[in-house]
Amino acid sequence: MKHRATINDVAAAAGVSVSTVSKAVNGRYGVSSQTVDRVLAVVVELGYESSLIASSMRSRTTGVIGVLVADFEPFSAEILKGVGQALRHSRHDLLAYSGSHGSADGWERRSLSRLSGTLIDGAIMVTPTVVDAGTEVPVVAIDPHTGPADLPTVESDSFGGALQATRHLIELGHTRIGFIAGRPDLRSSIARDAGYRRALTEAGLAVDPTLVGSGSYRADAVREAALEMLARADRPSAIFAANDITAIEIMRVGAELGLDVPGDLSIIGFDDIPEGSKSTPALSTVRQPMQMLGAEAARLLLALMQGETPDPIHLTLPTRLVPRATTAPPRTSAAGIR
Amino acid sequence: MKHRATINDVAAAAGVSVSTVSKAVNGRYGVSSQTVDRVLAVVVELGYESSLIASSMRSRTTGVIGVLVADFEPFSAEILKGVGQALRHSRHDLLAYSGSHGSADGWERRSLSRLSGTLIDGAIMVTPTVVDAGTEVPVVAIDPHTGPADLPTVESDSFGGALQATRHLIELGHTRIGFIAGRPDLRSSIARDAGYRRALTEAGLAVDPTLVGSGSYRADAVREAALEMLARADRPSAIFAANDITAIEIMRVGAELGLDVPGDLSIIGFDDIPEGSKSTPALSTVRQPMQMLGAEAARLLLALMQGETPDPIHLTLPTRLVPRATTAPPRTSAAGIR
DNA sequence: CTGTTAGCGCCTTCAC
DNA sequence: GTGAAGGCGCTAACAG
Repeated sequence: MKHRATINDVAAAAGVSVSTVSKAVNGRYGVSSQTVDRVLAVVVELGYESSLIASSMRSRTTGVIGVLVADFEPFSAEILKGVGQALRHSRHDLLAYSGSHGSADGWERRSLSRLSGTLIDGAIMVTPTVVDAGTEVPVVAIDPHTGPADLPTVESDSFGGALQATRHLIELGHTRIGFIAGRPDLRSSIARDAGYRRALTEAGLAVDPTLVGSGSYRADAVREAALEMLARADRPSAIFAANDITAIEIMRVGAELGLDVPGDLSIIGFDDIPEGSKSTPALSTVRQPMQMLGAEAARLLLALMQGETPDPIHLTLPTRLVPRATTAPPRTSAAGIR
Repeated sequence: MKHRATINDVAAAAGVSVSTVSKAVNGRYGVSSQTVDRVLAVVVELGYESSLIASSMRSRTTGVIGVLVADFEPFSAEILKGVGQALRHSRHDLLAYSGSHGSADGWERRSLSRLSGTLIDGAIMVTPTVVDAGTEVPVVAIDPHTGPADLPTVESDSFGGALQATRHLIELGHTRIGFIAGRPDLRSSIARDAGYRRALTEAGLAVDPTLVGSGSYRADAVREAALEMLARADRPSAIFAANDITAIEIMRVGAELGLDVPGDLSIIGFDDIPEGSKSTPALSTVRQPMQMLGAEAARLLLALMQGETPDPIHLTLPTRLVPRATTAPPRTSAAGIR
């Protein structure tokens, strides 16, 4: 493990001062071209690269955009692809950071604090909950929390998507339709809940509170809620899950209970993550344009960073029903309605 | 944009010196518990978080693991998921960095130099080409370049996979089988080329050099090679592409040329990225366990960082044929052979 | 044109 | 138990 060359090493080897090296490397004026040449030759020879950290401490601008996530799971990975695509030709480096491991929640503020003001010039936060606007750098939130929408946001039409999903089940003939909710602090989760209820209501179906479980997008909570719901004699014949991860976990629980999907139980998710289309049977879902969420967030952020104030500061992208193999008419068609 | 609280703000507000704050925050000995309490109260009140950057400059260890990629495309995104999974319970933060935008190539060394020794305690590099071992932090390479295998690597069985892919085409009855190669500097690309040739040879088919194009995993190069190959009168009836991105681009070219896939042209890729199974028709491919590559790399790196010297320092993971809808027997079965 | 002098925010001796 | 001083690698004023 050899020590990497610092600006001091270069300066010493080239026989100049560190500030001269700094100027030469960064193409500042006020250095003779022959000095520049000599310095750059040494730079190549020593394999010197300026430390991102050290320079960011002084210069207040780094050309790096940060994407802050709780975790690298399928949803945030798709977002990341979209951001990467949008930034590919923008001479900005991209830094994705996941620092959830500290405290249970509040990762957003923590990560942002630790990186902002120094390392990154702007940030995109994925499913953040507690973020007070008024940080040092511009921030755009994707699929944000409930509460005052102080900062620019990009999300998809969760209400409309939930409506489509639930209507799809109703049209198949289901009347006992369960819902396993997501993180109650996310605006999108609440909208999906609302869409579910609206669809039932408009079809003249009552909302049975015992058919609504809370999953919080966490496997253990989902499992518990699903078990409770499916072990009952009057179990639902279909479940709408607040996202695909949740849906896949429910499929697992259903299998353990010996239920046939979609024969005994229809399941529909939300997101359309890659993992869903590869499950067996392939998961029916509502597609939200995740990569586009990322790309739009990047565009917004770029504008913000250039001091512009983009006009629509809250973007909502459309969702689309993607029926696959986990939804079907209920087997014992006591359906009746419609 | 309010300025975030620094250690100085905390010190001033608590009426102590910065060094006391540092000790209190980091749980060092030599501070009275009541002072600690007071300091921590101020920390909470001000929402102070130590700057990752500043502390990393002094402390030489940050608890952050870096994943260095050229770009956030499907392959590296899958890797990232795997790394994230492996690190989920390891109290390490994860930082993914893409800094390709500077110079054409050599991003690996540049990114590593800029981050290592300060920001990250260890690095996983995805498809790196030029990396001299002997950096400041432990490094593991995924799908590495050709040349001396100085550093620990994780890759999948490209030769075997290519063999399976090409045999699959041969078994379907194809005899004119093209190949569009990947980045010639990657060991995996060369192995796929070799597997292709071996499969042809063992089936008694000659390798026609005009049926081998170079794509370098770049859309424009792939397009050019595919156009040239497919515009000919004696065009191949099947093409094996060195990865799925390449295969998808070939599908596009085929469509433009009015070729029916798989009727006029069978195509098989390599990787099994999510995008492949969603194409129309669904892409036949060879699956490599991308998430597992990431997870294994993380495990290796963790061991390295703890000073251990893991025994198998080069891992090769198995691949598996996934025939889907883009491969079929040739229409005008002039096949004959076998 | 080039070198010197200050820090950026933090952590670590080393005195008090 | 606490504070002052020094320095990590770099850049941005200033001098020379």
